[in-house]
Formats: sequence, structure tokens, C-alpha cells
Amino acid sequence: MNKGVWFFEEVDLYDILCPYKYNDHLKSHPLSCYNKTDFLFMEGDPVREIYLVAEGRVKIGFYDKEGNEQVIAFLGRGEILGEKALFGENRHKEFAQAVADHTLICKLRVEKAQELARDYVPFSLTLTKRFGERMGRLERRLQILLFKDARQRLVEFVKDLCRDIGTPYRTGVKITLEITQSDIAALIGASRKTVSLLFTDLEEAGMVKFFGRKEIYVPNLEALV
DNA sequence: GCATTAAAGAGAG
DNA sequence: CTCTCTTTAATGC
Repeated sequence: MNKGVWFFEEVDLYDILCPYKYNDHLKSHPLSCYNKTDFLFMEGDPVREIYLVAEGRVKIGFYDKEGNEQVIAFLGRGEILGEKALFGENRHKEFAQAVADHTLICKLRVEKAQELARDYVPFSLTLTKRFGERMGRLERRLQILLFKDARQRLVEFVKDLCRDIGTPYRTGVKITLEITQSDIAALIGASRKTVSLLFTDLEEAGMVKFFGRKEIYVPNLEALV
């Protein structure tokens, strides 16, 4: 299993929470629904809850000195955010923003999460496992960023997109982009200009094809190098 | 960095 | 609610 590096894997930690969720949690804390561009929290907000993405997608980032937005990651279904709260962080260092409509978030108060981690073994095991996996992905991502050129980084990024959010289409895979080229540029450590040029190259080489601005079609994943 | 084009938003019918 | 005009944002060179 070699899952995405740039977009975090979509697994069902959700399942793990379900037994708990449906008992008493859901009644008192229904899922919150966010629309595109709604913020879950901002930089510097006090940390009160950890969040579980039940549906949709969330962007994590911060603003640099010049006020430019810097994207760190996109999180999909099953991913946790704000989990550093469990290690004592009390202010968010990043903002979290929904990038899809109907993004459903299950919120869990920090104390509750700690209680759950203590009393409910599967929950705590899953947390541990996921931190390990996340570490592994970060290592791989770091290696790609350090040792590959911009073109390879973009290619790896697109491949991961295919794995994570791709749907079969004709002979290959289709991806619906909910992010812009500057977001991609930030994620792979390239300039927006480079990303734009590289995409044009890849399209000319027939490795990818764009439908409008929102969809990429990859005819053959193997041939994408 | 600027020109083109697409998407989002506002306003009218 | 839907169509169209205006504004804003994304892309490509």
C-alpha cells in the first residue's frame, strides 16, 4: 500500500469513531457542515477540539510575512486535523478552510478525545498507526522535494492525485481538481509559472489531457513519467 | 508582469 | 428562479 503523499490518505478512522459517535456524541454534537471557503479555524485560535473530516475536503495553510497564503496540505475523508492538541498545543499554528461544499466535520473536544484514547483501545491504536503512516508519507514527500526536479515532483503529485481522488475514465484515470495551479505550486515547491509550463509540456507529450480547468485525464498512469 | 479567458457574483426581469 | 452583465480570479506566454 503506497498511498498519497500530498493529499492524505482517505481511510476510515471514521469507522472507528462510529460506535462512539452514534451513541452519545452525535446527539450533542451533530456533524458541522461547511461550504467552500468557510474557515474551520484561523491561525492563533485557541485549540478546543480535534476534527475529523467526514466528507469533503479541507485545506491547511498559513500566511507568510508578505501575507501570501501558503498551503501545507489538503485533507480528505477520514483524516484528522488539530490532533496536535493531544500533545498539548493550545493555539492553532495554521488555518483550516473547507474547499468543497458540504464538507462535513465531526468535532471532538480535546478532553473527550483523550478520554477516548485512554478507554477505547481501537481508537488509540488507530491514532498511533496513523501518526506512523503520516510520518512515512512526510519522509517520502521530503525525499521527493529534496532529490527530484520540478517536473518529477509534479509527476509524483499527479500520480498521487490519481491514487487518492482519481476515478476510472476510458482507458485511464480522471481527476477533478478542486485546487488551483498556485496551490499545486506551493505543495510541490515550485513557482506557479513552472507548474503552468510543465502542465503544458505534459499535455503536449500526451501524458495528460485537460477538460476545462477543473479536470485532468491521465490516459495511462504507467506512461506518466 | 500582463493579456486572455473562465468562473463567480450581482442585479434585473 | 434564471438569464445576463459585471467583477474577480486563474491561466498561459
